[in-house]
Amino acid sequence: MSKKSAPKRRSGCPLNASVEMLGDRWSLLIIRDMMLRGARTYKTFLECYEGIATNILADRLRRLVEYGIIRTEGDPADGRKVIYVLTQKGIDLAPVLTEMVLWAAAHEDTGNHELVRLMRKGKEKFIAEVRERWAQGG
Amino acid sequence: MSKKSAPKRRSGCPLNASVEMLGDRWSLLIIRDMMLRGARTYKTFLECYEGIATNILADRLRRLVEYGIIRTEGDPADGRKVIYVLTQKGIDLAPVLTEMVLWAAAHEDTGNHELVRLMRKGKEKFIAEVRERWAQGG
DNA sequence: ATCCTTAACTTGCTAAATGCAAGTGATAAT
DNA sequence: ATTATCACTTGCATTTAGCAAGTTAAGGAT
Repeated sequence: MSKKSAPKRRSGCPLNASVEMLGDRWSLLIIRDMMLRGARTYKTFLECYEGIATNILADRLRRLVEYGIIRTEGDPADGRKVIYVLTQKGIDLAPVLTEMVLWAAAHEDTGNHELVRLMRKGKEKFIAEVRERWAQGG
Repeated sequence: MSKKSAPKRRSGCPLNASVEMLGDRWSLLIIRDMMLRGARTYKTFLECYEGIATNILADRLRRLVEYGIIRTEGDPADGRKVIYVLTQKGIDLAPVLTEMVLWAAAHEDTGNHELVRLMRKGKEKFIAEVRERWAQGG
C-alpha cells in the first residue's frame, strides 16, 4: 500500500510539499496524538483515535517515517514494542497544528476549550512546551 | 460524489474539524490558489494547478462552499462565469497556510523563495495583506 | 518447558474515492 | 447562424481506504 506511488504533484510550488506529506485524513491526526496526548506506540494510536484501520495506520506511520517527520526506536524494556517519536521536523509542525486548532475553534465550536484557551493565550509558549517535551525523544 | 457521506469522525476533539474540512490532497491547494494567485474561476483552478481532475475540482469546490470556506457569486459582465471568493472563514486560513509554507520551506527546499522570505519577514503583514485583498470580495 | 497473552503488523477482500476522457447545456463572441 | 468558452456531468477504470481475520515475535504465568 502506497509503496512508491510516483508523486505526480510537481513540487517547487508553495504548499505542495506540505500537502503531499500531510494532505490526507490521518497523518495530521497521528501527529496530534503524539503532540497532544503523548501517543508513542501502535496500539495507542489505534485506541487514541478510534476509526483508523490498522493497515492504514501502518501505512501512514511508514510514510511519516519516510518523510522524516517521525522515527522509530525500540523499547529496551520490552522487545515487542516499537516507539514512535517526533523528529525535529515533526516537532516543527506544532505551529501548523496550533493554527489549525485555533482556526477550527474560531469557526466551529470544537469543544476542547482548555487547549484552545492555552493556545490562544500564548502560541509561542505552547509550542515551546511541545518542543521541550519532545527534546531528544524525551 | 461525496454527497453527504456521514462523517464518521467524531468531532469535539482538537483538529478533527480541520482535518475533516481540509484533510485531502486538493482543498488546501485550491485555497492557496485563491490566496496566493487570485484564482477565482473554475477554469483558472484547473489550469492553475494542473493535475486536479475536473470532477474532483467540482466536488471540492462544492464541499468548500458547504463548509463555508468559500462562496460563489455570478459575474455581472459574463453570465457563464461563476466567481469563487473566500469567506471570512476562508480568509482566516491564511495563518494556517503560512505556517505550512514556512514549515515545508524550512525542511524541504520548496523553491518559492520570495514568498517564503515575505512570509518569514512578517507573517502578520502577509496575513493582513491577504485579508485586505479579499475584504468584501475585493 | 508449555501455554496464553500482548504488540505490531499483514493479508485478502469489499467499498469508496480518485482520475481520465468524453459529453452537456447555457452563455458569449464572430 | 455558427463556433467557442465556461462550468460543469457522466461513465468507466484504477487506486486507495476500510474491515475482519491471520501472522510473527516477544513476554508473562504455571
